[in-house]
Amino acid sequence: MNGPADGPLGRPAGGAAGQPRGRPTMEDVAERADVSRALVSLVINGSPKVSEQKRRRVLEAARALGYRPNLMARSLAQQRTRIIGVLVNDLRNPFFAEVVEGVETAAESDEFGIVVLNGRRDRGRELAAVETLVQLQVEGLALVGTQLDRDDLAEVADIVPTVMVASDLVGSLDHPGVDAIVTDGRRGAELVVEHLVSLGHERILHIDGADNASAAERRQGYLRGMEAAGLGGQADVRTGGDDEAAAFAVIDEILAEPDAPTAIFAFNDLLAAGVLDRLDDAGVSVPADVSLVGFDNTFIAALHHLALTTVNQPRLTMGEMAVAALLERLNGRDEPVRHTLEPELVVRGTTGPPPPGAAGPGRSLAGARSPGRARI
Amino acid sequence: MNGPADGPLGRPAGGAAGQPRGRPTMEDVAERADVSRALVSLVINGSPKVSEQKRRRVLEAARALGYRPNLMARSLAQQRTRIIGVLVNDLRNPFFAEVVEGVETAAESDEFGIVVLNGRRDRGRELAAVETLVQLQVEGLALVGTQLDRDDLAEVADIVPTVMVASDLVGSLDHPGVDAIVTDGRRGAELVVEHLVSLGHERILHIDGADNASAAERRQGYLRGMEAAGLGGQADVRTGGDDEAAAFAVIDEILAEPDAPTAIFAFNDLLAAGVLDRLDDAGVSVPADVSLVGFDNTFIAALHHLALTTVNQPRLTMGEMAVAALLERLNGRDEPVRHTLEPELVVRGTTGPPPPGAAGPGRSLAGARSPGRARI
DNA sequence: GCTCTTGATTAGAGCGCTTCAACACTTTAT
DNA sequence: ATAAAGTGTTGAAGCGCTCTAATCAAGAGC
Repeated sequence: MNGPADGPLGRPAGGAAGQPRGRPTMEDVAERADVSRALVSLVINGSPKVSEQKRRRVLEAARALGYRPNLMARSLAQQRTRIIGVLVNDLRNPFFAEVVEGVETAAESDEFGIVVLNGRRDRGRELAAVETLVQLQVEGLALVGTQLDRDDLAEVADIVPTVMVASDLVGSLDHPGVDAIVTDGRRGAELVVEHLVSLGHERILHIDGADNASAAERRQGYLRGMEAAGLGGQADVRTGGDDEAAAFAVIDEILAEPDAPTAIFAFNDLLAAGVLDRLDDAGVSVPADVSLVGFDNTFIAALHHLALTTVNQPRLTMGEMAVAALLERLNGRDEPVRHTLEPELVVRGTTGPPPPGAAGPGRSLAGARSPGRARI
Repeated sequence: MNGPADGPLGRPAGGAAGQPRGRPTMEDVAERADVSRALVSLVINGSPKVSEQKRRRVLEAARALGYRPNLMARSLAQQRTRIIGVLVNDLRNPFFAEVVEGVETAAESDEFGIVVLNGRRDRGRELAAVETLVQLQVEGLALVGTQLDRDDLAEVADIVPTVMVASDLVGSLDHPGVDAIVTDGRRGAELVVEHLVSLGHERILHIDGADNASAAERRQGYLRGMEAAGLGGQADVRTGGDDEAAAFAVIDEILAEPDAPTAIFAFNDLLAAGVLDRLDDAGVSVPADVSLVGFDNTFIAALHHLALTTVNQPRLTMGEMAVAALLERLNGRDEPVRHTLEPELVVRGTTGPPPPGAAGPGRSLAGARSPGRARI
C-alpha cells in the first residue's frame, strides 16, 4: 500500500521557509562555518586538536542551524552504537521496572544508551523484540525475566553478548556466551518454608509461576524445603501465574477443598496480592486463618495495608550487575559469569502461627472464617 | 582515555572461525547467491518484481549466513526510521507503564517500532532523553507525563511531531506542532470533591503533585469544586509529590495540627498509598476517621486491602490515541489536536461519611483514633 | 637555506543499505 | 520484420557520518 499517494517524504521541520531539505547536516554546518566536514566532526566529538578559533566558529554555526548529529549515520560509520538493548518480560510488574532502572543507571554512567522493549508476557513478542534489538545493532542484550528458551538464547548469544537477569533456566544454561544475574530462588523459597515451619505450619501450599522464567527454581526450593522439614509428603504445588488474575481460579479451587492449607507461598508479590484479594472476598482472614508469603519485595508488599511477608531481591543491583557483565564482555572477557545473589526474607504482617485446631485434616478454608474482617 | 590499549573493535560474533569480519552484510548474501546487492535488497523488502527462482536463492543464502539487515544502514538510506520515541516520566508508576503499553500496542499494529526512555522523575534527564530520541531520528515523539516546559516543547516540536500524553500545561500549550491526549484532570478533581461533599465532608484537604505535569489541573479542579460547594473558604492545598514517600512529611504535618480534615484528596494513587501507610502508622482509621481519594485508578487502588476510591483514566486508550495523533501528523495534518477524555469516579472503600462530631473545629487527627485498627 | 617536527586541517574512502536510471531480454502490437 | 511495452536485474550514486592518510603552515634545528 505504498502507492503514489504517499508523496515525497521530505517531512519538513516546521522551520523557516527557504531550504528544501530536512534537518541540517554536518555538511551544512561545515559550509556555514567555512571549514571542512571533517573538522566539524572533530569539534562535535570534542577532539583536543582543534584551534579554539575554529571550534567556536563551528559551534556557533551548529547552534545557528539547530544542528543535531544523526545517530544512525554516526553509528554506521563508527561501527558501534553504544546502545544496550533491554528486553523486559513485563513492564507492568514493578519488580521488572526496577531492575530496568538499575540497568539504566549503570548504562548511563558508562555512557551507554539503552533501548527498552516490552515482551508483555508473550514469548512470540519477545522473540520479535530480540530480533529488532539485534538489527538495531545493540552492543549488548539484557534479558530481564525472559521466557526465551535455551535454543533462542544460543542463537542470539552467537550474535551479541547477552546477559539474563532474574530468570533461571535451572542451570541448563550451557551457552558460553550468556551471562546471568540471578537471585537464588531456590534458597529464597527455602527461606520461606523455613519461616513458615518455624511458625508451626505444616500444610504449606505453593502456587507457582506456571511457565514463568523463575518458577521452576522457586518450586524446587519449596519442595526441597518441605523435604528438609520432613513435610515432603504434604508438599502441594498448584499452577498459578505471574499476576493477580492468575490467583483467582486457584484460590477458588482451594476454597472448595477439604484439608485446607494453613499457609500459602505465592510465586510473586503480584500473585500474592491476587490471593489476598480473593481470600478477602471469601471472608478468609490473613494471617489468622491462613498465612501468605510473596516474592520479590516490590513496593506493593511494603504497603502497610498489605504488609506482605516476602523475599527481597536486590533489583537495582541486579540491573547494574547486568550492565557490568556486558561491559566486561565488550572488553574481551570470554568465559561466562553467573552471579547469584542472596535472597532475604522480609517478614511482615501476612504470616503468623497457624490457627488453633488446624493440625488435623478436614478443615476447609471456606469454613474457617475467623470473625472480624478488617476495614469496612 | 581511548588510548592504544583499546584494540580494534571488530568484536567477532562468536561464530565459526574463518571470516575476519563481523556480521554478514547484504554484500555477502549477494555474493553467495550470485546476484547483485540490489536484488538482495528487493528480496529482503518483499518486492513483487523478483523471480521466484532468485528469491529462493537469496533467501537461502541469507539464512545460511545468518544475515540480519542493519537497521541503522537501512534507516539512513531510506531516510526514515519507522520509530516512535516515547519519553516516560516514571516507569515505576504503573499508570505510566500502562499508557506505554497502549502506545506499544498501537505502534505495533501500524508497523512502527518504539523506543522507550525513562525520565525517572528528573527534568534534566528528560531533556537529555528527548535529545537522544531526536538524534535517533524518531519520526514521532510521545511524551508521557513529561515535566518539560513550554519552551522545551516548542523547540522539540519544531523538529519532530510531538504529542503529550497525560500532562496538562494548563492550556498554555500554544505550539501548533504539539498534540495532546489528556484526561480532564479538572473535571476529575471536581468529581472527587462532589463525591466527598455528598458524603457530608466539608474539611477536604488536597495534597497536590507539586510540580508534576498534571498537578496544576487537579489542583484547579479541586479549588473550583470547593468553590462550587460553597466551601471555598475551607480549601486547603498542601504540597505533595507523585510517590509514596512524598506523603510522609505532609501527613506528619497534618497530624500535628488542630482542625484536621475529614477527607484527603491525594494527587495520585501512589501518593494516596503513602498517605494510607502513614495514617496507619499513626493509628488513624480510613475511612472511619478520615476519607481518602486517589487518582489514576492503577491496579494498586483496586487491591482489596487498599480499596482506594479514585478517578479512572483510560490509560490504554490514551496511549493508542497518542500514536494515532502522530500518524496523522505524518500523513500531513497540520493543525494541532487536543483530545480530552472523560475521567470517571471509582468509589471503593476509602471514602465514607465524616466521623460524627467532626463538624466543629479543634479536632486533631492525632487525637481522633477511632478504636480497632484493621488486620492483625 | 634547507630539512625535520609538530600541529591544524582536509580530501576521500567507506560503513550497509536503498533506489533510480539504465540495461538486457522477452513479449506484444503493428 | 520493427517498434513499443513490459520483466527482471544491475551499476552506481547517495544517505550522514567517521577516520586514515595526505596536505599545509609554521617554527626549530643545523
